[in-house]
Amino acid sequence: MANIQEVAQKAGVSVATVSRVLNNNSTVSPSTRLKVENAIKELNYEPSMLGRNLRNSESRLLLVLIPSISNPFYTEIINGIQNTAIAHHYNILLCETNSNPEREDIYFNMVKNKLADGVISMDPTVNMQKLIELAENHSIILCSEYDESNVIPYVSIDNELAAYHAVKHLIKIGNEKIALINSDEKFLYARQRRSGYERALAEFNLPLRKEWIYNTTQLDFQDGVQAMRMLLKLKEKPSAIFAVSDTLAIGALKEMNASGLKAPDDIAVVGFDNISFSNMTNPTLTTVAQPMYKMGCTAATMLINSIHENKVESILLDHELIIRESTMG
Amino acid sequence: MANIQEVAQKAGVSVATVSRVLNNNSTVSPSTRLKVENAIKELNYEPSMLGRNLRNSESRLLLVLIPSISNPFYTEIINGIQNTAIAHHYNILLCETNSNPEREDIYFNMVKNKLADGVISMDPTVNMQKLIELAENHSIILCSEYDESNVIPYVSIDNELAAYHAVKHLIKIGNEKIALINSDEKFLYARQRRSGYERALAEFNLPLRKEWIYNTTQLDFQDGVQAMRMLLKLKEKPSAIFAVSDTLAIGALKEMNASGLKAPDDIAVVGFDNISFSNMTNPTLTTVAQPMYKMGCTAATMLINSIHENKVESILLDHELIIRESTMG
DNA sequence: ATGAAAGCGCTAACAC
DNA sequence: GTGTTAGCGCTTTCAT
Repeated sequence: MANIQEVAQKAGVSVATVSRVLNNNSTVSPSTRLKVENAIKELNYEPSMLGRNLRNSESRLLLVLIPSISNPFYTEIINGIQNTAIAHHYNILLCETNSNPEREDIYFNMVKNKLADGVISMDPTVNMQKLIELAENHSIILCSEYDESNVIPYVSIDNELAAYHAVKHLIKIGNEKIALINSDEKFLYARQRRSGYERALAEFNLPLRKEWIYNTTQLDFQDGVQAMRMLLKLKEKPSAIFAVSDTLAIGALKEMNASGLKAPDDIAVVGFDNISFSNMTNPTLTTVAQPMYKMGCTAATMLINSIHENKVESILLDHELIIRESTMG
Repeated sequence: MANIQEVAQKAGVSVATVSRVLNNNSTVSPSTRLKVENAIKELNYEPSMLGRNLRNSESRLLLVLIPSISNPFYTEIINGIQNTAIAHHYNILLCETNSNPEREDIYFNMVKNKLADGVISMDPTVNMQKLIELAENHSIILCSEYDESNVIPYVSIDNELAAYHAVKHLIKIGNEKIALINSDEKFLYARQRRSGYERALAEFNLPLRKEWIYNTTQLDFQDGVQAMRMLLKLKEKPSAIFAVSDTLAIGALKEMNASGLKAPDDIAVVGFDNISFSNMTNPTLTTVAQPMYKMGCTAATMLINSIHENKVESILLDHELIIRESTMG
């Protein structure tokens, strides 16, 4: 592989001029430009990002932290991040933590080591303490899950309101016994969604029963299956279920099916996230859609702004309730 | 951020010694090592990968090309690649081409620009011509989809045999009218799976009927819905379906459901890939499992070997037929 | 409009 | 066991 020296030599100019042509910023005479361009072609020259990055003291890589790539919730967000990044000549390093702190350390080091110019964290299990520390010297944006202290800028939705809307919908179609399949309430979004659930119940003077709230450890299908299994064992069964993720809701539907129960006749079900599979279940799943693509774009834009030393403000985007068969009599 | 110079100064040694401590390769006296380590801690020093990478003329980044991150088929493969990469101190750049040639060019340039040390391509739509050209000067491994010329090393499964097994299973449980929902046959795997389908039919003297072969353009759920819709319009309907991907099979199940048909009683269905959803459908889906995680690990190992200038040989891994409700009377 | 030269942070060959 | 130094490939300031 040829380097800039050889191109300069072949073109009969200095390396500075070649660099100018490459970055077409400064004024280079048309004839000189032509000579250089020809030399580049002849030598099949490609500028090395290694040299350029060292010189510019940047990697043009954005680190994206997700707990697990297999959670379809993240795919559209990542699309948004990726497209925005590329439009600004950045690329993304997709990093799965698997909620493993060691992995996290490796990734944090990549930022300290200048291998990444900034971080978008979507990992609810992230060590917020360490992240805030990192944020002192580096650009970081939180996406979806955030920290209430607002030390680190975030983009998210109003989880409390979204949950309130979902539960209100279940009430409006005639349900009074509404269960909540929530994830671990160490997560902010889980606490917020529970709070929205409680507000809706309170508003309609419906009972809030402990045994109708089930907390899962993970968000896998199997956790939804397990949750529903427990709920169906209760003496007084709920007539509707609000699950805080589609994966949980789909698992719940699966278990209902196994027990010969139909949604919505026996139990109505609402999920959260509008993953693509939620439209393929039987019945199709009513769910709360987050503007995932837009969320990704916004997070990336915020991060790039932050890297370029601009101030960025946290943003809450709008959600939307998508009504499908699982709540349509 | 401190650099290696400042550490050397603070520790009262040369930069070379600091470098030796960092890479703990050469012999450094314990006392000197201690001085350096203390200086590193005091200054909160982190070595810059930018300098190291330029010096070593490597990026320690592996480029992974996939058509779309939203296809769950790739998630486990990526896991395998990622884990293997990290174990060898590499990281991966996950690149979605969306089957967009422009995107592809950007990514190919990243390799030419030394921003990535090698490529694992899982994109069936990749421009093989360009890829082979790139392979002249760079390390490239094909994963899943490959090129028969064997110019570029690959890891895959025996698609013809896998399809043969799937169709033979349908025949064994009593089906004689077996349809194929295939993807575009410009893809090698599609041609190979069709060939396995035909071999099984031929072996049992079953008719090969053109109208029972439907080719989709994509692999989305919706394509499976569409395919099934067409097959159900036929005068002579098939009694079983082999779909070359789970996403297609799930779409087909969905359409059957909409038409009041049950699997396997009305029509038996076999998919391909064993994505996690395939166990959540109703009925659960019989499918051909590829060793996805292992495939990813193998691809990454091959690529890293290739980067280190070792010879690598193409590999075919074993598949497995997973029988579930959609073919169990 | 162009060139000479410094330097980004690191590693390794060579000298002692 | 440790230091000196060249150089990886590039950009940019300062001359001219």
